Amino acid sequence: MARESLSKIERQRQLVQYLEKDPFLTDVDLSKIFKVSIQTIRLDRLELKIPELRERLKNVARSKVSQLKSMTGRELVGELVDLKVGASGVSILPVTQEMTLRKTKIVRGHHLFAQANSLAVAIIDAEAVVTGLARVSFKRPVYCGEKILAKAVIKTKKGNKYMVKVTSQVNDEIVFIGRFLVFALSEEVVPH
Amino acid sequence: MARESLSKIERQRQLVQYLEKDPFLTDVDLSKIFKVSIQTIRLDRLELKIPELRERLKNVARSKVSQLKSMTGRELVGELVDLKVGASGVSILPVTQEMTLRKTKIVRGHHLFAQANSLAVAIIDAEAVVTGLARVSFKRPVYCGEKILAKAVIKTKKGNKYMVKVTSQVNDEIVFIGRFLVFALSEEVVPH
DNA sequence: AATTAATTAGTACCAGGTACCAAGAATAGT
DNA sequence: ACTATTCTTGGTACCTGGTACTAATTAATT
Repeated sequence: MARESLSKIERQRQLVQYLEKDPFLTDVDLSKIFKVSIQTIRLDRLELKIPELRERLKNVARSKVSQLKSMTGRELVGELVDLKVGASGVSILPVTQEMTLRKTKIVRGHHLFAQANSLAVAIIDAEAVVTGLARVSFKRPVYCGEKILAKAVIKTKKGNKYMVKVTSQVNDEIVFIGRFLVFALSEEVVPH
Repeated sequence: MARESLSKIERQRQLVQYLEKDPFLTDVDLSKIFKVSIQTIRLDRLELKIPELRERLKNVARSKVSQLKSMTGRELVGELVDLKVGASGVSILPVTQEMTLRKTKIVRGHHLFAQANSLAVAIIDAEAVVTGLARVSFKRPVYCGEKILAKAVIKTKKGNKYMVKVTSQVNDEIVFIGRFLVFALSEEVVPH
């Protein structure tokens, strides 16, 4: 809380950080944090083009909903661009900052896995599908701003078991290869 | 938009539905939709215990933020409960509804993967770590409400390569086993 | 017709702002 | 040291989207 009088630029720099990690802060909160008047905070926001609390909350509410879709969405991680049910599928996942490690800017592996896994599951022509085994290989790091194109193909089918191979690339460069053994569940595998 | 004068209960029933699919509606919006006065809408919300717009937005924003944290959080997926850097680690991930497939209530595989992978990376004593290869096996479905306990152990180390084995269980029952080959990155693998 | 329920109108008040103006304090330029 | 400029603060009027309350009006019931 305590803070010796900062320069304007330093205060504004910190203000951005504060709001990034907590967009719920009001101008009053901020004025207390930085020990300046409300007007100063408002001038800062004006200069930095940071919208007011309510606008921020609207944005958070809206954007997080869409981000959620990309990660934990009910259906697919990424956007489906092609699908031949029972055969193959293609999805695209644009890399946002939230997916990367702060230090290295490298996409965390589980995002690639999630895109591939959900695509592998999506191309199976069955009501419910789960993954049993997977062997995945991360060929090169993927960075913020890149778009990951994942292609999935069913390689073999034995009963309710499918082998799906997923290849993900960025600009024709392979970044990820995964082989997923997935199972189509029989009707009644009901939760306990 | 147009709507013949509804009974109170019917209006309130529909009001709930409207707000469920669009929490961004103001009382004014609603009063226009139902062609009643603002006061009526407010009485309705009062009776139905529906909070005002701003509260609703706060709730949406907060819940989405926390959901995001569980999946795309900067650090670990799950909560770290034990860590011996360079040796082993344990994390717990409570399963929420968002992680499950709607139909089957089974946790989507990439959440287990994410927990395990991020834990495998976390126990390595290095600034930046990436996953190169992984072999994972999903032993049994995990359901909403369960808590996944993941244990990671470094099995071997060769130069900057580590083999990490992660075992995840729910109530002493193994649900997931993964072997991760991870790399500690040399200082300067800077993004382009 | 009288009673009750539902609706509407109106007022005072609040948080968290925008937009603007003017005055004072701090800093830099010369 | 004095001035010019930038920064900061104070104050006002106004806005949205409400709460909380009172009173009047309208509709439905018995």
